[in-house]
Amino acid sequence: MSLNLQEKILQAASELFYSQGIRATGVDAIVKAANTTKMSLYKYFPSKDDLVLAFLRKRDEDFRAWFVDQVNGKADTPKAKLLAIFDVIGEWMAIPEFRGCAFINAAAEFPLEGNPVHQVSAEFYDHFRNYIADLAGQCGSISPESLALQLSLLVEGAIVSEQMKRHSGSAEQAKQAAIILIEGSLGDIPDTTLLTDNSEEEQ
Amino acid sequence: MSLNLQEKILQAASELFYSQGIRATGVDAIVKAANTTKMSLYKYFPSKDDLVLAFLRKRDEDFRAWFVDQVNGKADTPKAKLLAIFDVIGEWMAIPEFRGCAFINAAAEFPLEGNPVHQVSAEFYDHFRNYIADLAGQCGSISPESLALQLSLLVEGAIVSEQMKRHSGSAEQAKQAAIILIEGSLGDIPDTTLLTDNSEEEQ
DNA sequence: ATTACACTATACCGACCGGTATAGTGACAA
DNA sequence: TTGTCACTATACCGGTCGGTATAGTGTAAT
Repeated sequence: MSLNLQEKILQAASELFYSQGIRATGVDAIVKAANTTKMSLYKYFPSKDDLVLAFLRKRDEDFRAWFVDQVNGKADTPKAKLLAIFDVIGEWMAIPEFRGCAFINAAAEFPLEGNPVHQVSAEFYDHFRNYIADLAGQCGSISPESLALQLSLLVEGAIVSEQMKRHSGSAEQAKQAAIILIEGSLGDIPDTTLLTDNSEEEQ
Repeated sequence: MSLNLQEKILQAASELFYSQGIRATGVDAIVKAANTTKMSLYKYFPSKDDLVLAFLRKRDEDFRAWFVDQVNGKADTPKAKLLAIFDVIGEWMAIPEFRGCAFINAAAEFPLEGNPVHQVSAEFYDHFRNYIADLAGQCGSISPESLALQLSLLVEGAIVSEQMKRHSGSAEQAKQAAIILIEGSLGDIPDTTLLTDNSEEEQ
């Protein structure tokens, strides 16, 4: 709660950027929401572009920390965590404030290739995939990187699908697909048997 | 080549909307690109919003027609067509004009839930999934709708992934995942190894 | 008391936004 | 000749955009 002014501005901007869109959010609106003035905003963020990048970089850290926390709260084994990813995504989608993925949205709002926004967004998903690949490696995937990329495609697909049409069950379908891909990548029998087959792995 | 004025305006707007983004494209820029005047534009499209929706609706028809054509040119059997989908997506992503999916981008640019843009975008993917479900049904999928939704998630995921980071092989990975999901959904043996309990294989 | 500094207050800038008003042009039909 | 109609030309509207200039306030250290 002890936010200094810079953090307060960034937080106000972040909420507006995510809920209304970046281009749709004017600097004046941010200033008003943060209860400060333009001069202070431009002291800490020399341009709106800087503020946008700061927003994305903080979102990168915050969202991933939150996400890993959620997954850890739902599952103990690496394999169960891989599946829990889709439960967390599903619950996230269900909250009314859900407006899709901030990074995908940002990349869509600034379509020109090579925009710094794309780079930060790509980095987020690199981190995200690394996290999945770690889990995949821990439970003995044949190709952790392949599995991680495939699962991340399902996640991203589910997010944008849900964004265009709410409550269409994309997270559940993504999970079903993930189950098959995971089992296949572990060299197990797919389908029907489901999880906890190989409780040989510890932790 | 025999474009009337209305079509010419819509085409100019479409190219700008897709390449630069919708919000980033001013009415004046469209007018200039179409070599006409504001008065004519506003005669055919009472507001920019109308023009945006016209753009998306036409894109819906055009893109799907083009896409089905491409797939048919690559494969003959329904099963081969399911896989060819990912080849077409992969080639589309490789062209320099690629800026992601117009519908996903539009939904991201107008984040408020219930925006007409979302509805048109959702309809596009409904059509897209129906097309996949048809193919899935034709080659004997256990659950064509499930498979279609799963494959569409892979496609959407690959598109947004490629948008944020070009040439990262997302289409190829999506195809690898699709192979497993398709084989699984047809009741076949998924990969190089492994048996399957329900030997209900047909076709 | 003086200085330094973080912050506020407010007015302003040129540029652009979506959209409109008014007038005019050229072709074609009655 | 007259009217209609698609289209052009241009000036204009209020509002908002990102960003800046100038002046002032409160506080805490020196």
